[in-house]
Amino acid sequence: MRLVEVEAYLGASDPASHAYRGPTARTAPMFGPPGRSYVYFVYGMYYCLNVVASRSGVAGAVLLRGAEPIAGVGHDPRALAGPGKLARAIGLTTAHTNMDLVRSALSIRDAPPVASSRVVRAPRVGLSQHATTEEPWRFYVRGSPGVSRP
DNA sequence: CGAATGATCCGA
DNA sequence: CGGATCATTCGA
Repeated sequence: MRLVEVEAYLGASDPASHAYRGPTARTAPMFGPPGRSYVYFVYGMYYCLNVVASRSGVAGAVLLRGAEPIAGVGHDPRALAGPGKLARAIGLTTAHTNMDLVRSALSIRDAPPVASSRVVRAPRVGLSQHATTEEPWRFYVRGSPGVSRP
């Protein structure tokens, strides 16, 4: 798949982040070394995949919110549009949290660059209770069917 | 809009 | 312990 939508989450400085109130059993991977997975379970039925993106001891991760199928002729082009759908498509569960995403069966690699004119920066999606940081930490590819919400 | 559906976390 | 919450999705 080709990733087309992500959001950044920090730690103590980010009230919307799971890591806001410090490490717990669930959020431990967010405080671990970069390049690992942080998978969590929400709403009783969906999993979401993050890539830890800050050094050990500092919370920081990128939520993968949307992707386009690559070899997907005959596939639903929106099957990966949304964090829950994306994780489900790969068959992820919390058993896959804290895995090495640099060298493993599931890995992330560079893709051909996307023109900066097609990259949209916007406020993050789905935050309710927590006071949200006003920072637009959502990034997605304009016009891609893999984006969860335009 | 609201239900589905259960782990997680905080307060008591 | 108990209940409120939740980085979602789908269907009316």
